[in-house]
Amino acid sequence: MAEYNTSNFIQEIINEDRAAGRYGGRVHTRFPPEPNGYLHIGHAKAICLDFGIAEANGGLCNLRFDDTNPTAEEVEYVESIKNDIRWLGFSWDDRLFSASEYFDQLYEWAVLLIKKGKAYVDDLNAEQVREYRGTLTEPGKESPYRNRSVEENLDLFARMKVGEFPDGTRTLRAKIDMASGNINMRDPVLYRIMHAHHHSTGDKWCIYPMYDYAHPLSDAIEGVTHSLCTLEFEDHRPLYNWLLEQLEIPDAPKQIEFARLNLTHTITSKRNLRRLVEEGHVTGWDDPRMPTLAGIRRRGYTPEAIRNFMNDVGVAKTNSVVNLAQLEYFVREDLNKKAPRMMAVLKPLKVVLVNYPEGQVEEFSVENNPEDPAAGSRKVPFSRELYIEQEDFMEVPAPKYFRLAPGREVRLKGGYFITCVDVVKDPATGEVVELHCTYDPATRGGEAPDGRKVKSTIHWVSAQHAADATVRIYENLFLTENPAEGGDAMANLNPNSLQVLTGCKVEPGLARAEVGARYQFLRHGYFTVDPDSTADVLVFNRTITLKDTWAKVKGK
RNA sequence: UGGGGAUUGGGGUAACGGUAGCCCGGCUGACUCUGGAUCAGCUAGUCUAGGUUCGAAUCCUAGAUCCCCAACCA
Repeated sequence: MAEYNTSNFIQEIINEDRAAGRYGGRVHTRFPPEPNGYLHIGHAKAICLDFGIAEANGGLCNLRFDDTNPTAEEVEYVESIKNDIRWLGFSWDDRLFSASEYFDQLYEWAVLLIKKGKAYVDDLNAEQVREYRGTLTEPGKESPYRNRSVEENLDLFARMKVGEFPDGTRTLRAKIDMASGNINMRDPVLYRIMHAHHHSTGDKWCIYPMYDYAHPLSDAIEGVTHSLCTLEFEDHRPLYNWLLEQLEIPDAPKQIEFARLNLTHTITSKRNLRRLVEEGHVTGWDDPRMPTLAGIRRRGYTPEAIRNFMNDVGVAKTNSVVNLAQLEYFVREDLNKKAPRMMAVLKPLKVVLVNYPEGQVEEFSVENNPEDPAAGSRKVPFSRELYIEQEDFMEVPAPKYFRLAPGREVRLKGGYFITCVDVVKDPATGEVVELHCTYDPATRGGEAPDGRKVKSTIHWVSAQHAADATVRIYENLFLTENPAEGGDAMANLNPNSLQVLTGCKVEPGLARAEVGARYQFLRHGYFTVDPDSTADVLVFNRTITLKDTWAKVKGK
């Protein structure tokens, strides 16, 4: 895997910090997901950045669950997140943390802020707080509770903690500036009352810190030096810094913002992804049509491909939308190197070699990957009755169609030259149901001693040896050029995003394929063994690309 | 009384006062025991207007356009 691409503005900041001797030369980052959903391709950018930049600088990266809102968070999500990060190939070693571990410390610091006159308990309700906050162009006004005494604030805050007040009746607010042009500085809420069960602290707390309060302080506790987040938090940086200043944190961490990843044809808002799951448009968060890491993993994407892609896309502060084709390029690049070639007939047409001895079986040696000699070769059984692809035969060949047709000779991959001598049709429907062909014993292995050439090579499987398979072809869930985020995203759902082919015939060697193994089925593309496979029938997921999708849209 | 960011070919990203480069895409060819593979080539760009300078994507001035912010979400 390529080294992390460090030609970006974040690395420059780190270089400056080191040159100035800040943080004692340390680089410490963190990936801070909220466990309220599955990780998607957009998160992969942050993960690659957080872990990658730490690694590239000899530093460390923590995994920290930002679990300050118990109503949204679940254990299922923390497990999936850990799993996905590991799958991408990153390790937090023993540095697995949660903001909830710091609740005691955070509370102590809040008390300290109150004592310093920098925070107060406000009795305004949510609606009133909003009214008092002002608007984008008008200043806010101060809460009537803003100038309570330190003693009263201390007393009220302690009683909030103990559970004396119902949800929503009071908050702890920072005392900053209700007239600030930056709305985040208009006395932001630090703590709210929530009588809710937390997946990790249980019922110990009924007040929970807000992100804006917990995040900078969690960074500080962990000794984070560079706290990377997305652009929409730029406005929060003054607050981030304000808190660290008030609490006189030495070597305060530094928040740095970058542009999140947007991909064409791809929904990356958790809200919409959740809708897809909850409304039953997909089978779950790991449905291969989903842009979740669990989904694309099942679809056959590799972690290396994703990391290479992230490296190539780079990181900047410009809002951008990357073409899905660019991701797919890296998937193909990686799979071409790694996926063994196998023969699989998706829509079988039986072929009988009329001059091949009945009952005879021989084996051909076929290379596993022409791009990787180290992948070796395998033995493929051959016999009198075979299956070929229906589309590899045309009774009346079109111009520039070089595959099998009556009277025409082609090569069976790795095997013999065969010539079609007869076409058997279903008398009722006229449909071609079987071909009779002759083979040339002299062409064993695929070369003719007399040097004659053949225009085309096709794949095949021996009928008596083939394994049965089902193939699922997944397309993108969205077909529009740039599906809009929000409600109308659902209007762009592609109802034909899953096609199921049964009765496929695959090489017998595939019967022992492991779940998750990836193959290239020659002309058909890339396939991954799905967990739904049984002993009798293999299930493959196809990694389909935009070219297939657009070809289909155009009716080709 | 608004505040914070951004702007380089079709898309993404480098160059930080000194030859505008790389990747994806698209187009042309070549080749192959199946290519959507591989190889070679081509394509096309500094938001605008002024200014500083021998020299500007880069510095200055003034505009334009786009994104984010008014949850007791993160």
